Amino acid sequence: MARAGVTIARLAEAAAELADEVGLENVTVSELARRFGVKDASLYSHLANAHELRVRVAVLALAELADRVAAALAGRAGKDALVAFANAYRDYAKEHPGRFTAMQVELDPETAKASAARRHSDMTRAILRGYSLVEPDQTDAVRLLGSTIHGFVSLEQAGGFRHHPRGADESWGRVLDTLDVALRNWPTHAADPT
Amino acid sequence: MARAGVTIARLAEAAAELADEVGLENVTVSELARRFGVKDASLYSHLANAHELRVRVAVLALAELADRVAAALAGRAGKDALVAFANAYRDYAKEHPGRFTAMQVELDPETAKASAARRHSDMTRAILRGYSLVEPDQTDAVRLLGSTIHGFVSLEQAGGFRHHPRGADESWGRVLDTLDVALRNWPTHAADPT
DNA sequence: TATATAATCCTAGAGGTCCTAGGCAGGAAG
DNA sequence: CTTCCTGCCTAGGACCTCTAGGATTATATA
Repeated sequence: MARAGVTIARLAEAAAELADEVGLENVTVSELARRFGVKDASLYSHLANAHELRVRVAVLALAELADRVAAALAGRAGKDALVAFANAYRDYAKEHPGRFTAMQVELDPETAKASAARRHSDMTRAILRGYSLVEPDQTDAVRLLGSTIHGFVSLEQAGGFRHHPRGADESWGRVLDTLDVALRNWPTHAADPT
Repeated sequence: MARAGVTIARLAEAAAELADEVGLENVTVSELARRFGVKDASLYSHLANAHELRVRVAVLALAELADRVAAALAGRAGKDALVAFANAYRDYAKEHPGRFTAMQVELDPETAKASAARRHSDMTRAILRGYSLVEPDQTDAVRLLGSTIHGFVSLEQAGGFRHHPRGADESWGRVLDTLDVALRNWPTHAADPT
């Protein structure tokens, strides 16, 4: 009997595709085994448990997205870079909804460190080079960007913007404009005009 | 045999508590039946399926949070209202992590309409009365606020801000300052300064 | 080449969850 | 008192997770 050639990498890839098709919560070890033409128990020599599957998808997605963002950012600066960054993020979520939801699973410290999470924050910081911000404002700005972009895409994917005439695309453009303005006029000292 | 007194409302409440204790993904019909001293099959006269449980928790959480936000907003305006609103949201997520994740499940249109989702967007709009914005800018601003606040809280809960010296509270304050400034200087026409 | 080692896959099975079908009993309405 | 409805039951099928131990295949070493 020829071997099926199951690898942890191919397993993660297949799990990611399955997640995009049927949603992350329906990604199951059994179904994956079925797709590899193998018994479910066989996969436990590659995996510790079903949860690891989700973690692998998360790590995979983080790395894929980091690559895309890096490509989108190449040769751009300022608002141009900001928009390219944000669109890379949003487009990825639209193409790969399962992978995107996987990215939100909590990673244990070691896995997080080994993941592309650091690349993400580094690239976000790189965008801020177009705006003059020093620590700790830079970190705060990184968090603002991450929060707003992630939040918008999350809410959009959850259907939060669907039942309203105003299109999500228009709002998205406006949100990015606003972020750009906010970064250029960063409140250096506490905002306290009457 | 005395009846257990299971109600859909008590069921939703218990599910919400369970979600906060063990995470939404571990909320199970069987465990809930156990807590009510009843067989799991008995609950299916109250529920259509396990998914309905999560939907019920989401609706419950939406309503609870709307009440809190309404209370927080009473008698406040401008930045004061903005901060109260945002803190109500963040505090709720900290107290009730399971309920908070439940709020992100996709609701079908009818359920969504019957939920407190509308109250949420109305209250967000109310905040904007302190800033002078007209449609469609108002909708865009509502979405900006929702996205940033939701995104920040999501990332914080997922542990995104944990392994960095800068405290999340400080960043949170700065993010709210920035939102306030952004709303006051809303880019009415496309931002295009060289 | 022969053999040891390790990796891949198997069967068997325990235990958990979801959900359907059909039955019984206790309270309410006639 | 009878009838009906409702809340709960038992029984059971289908699926999933994961463990234990055995068999087979590939690889490294003598």
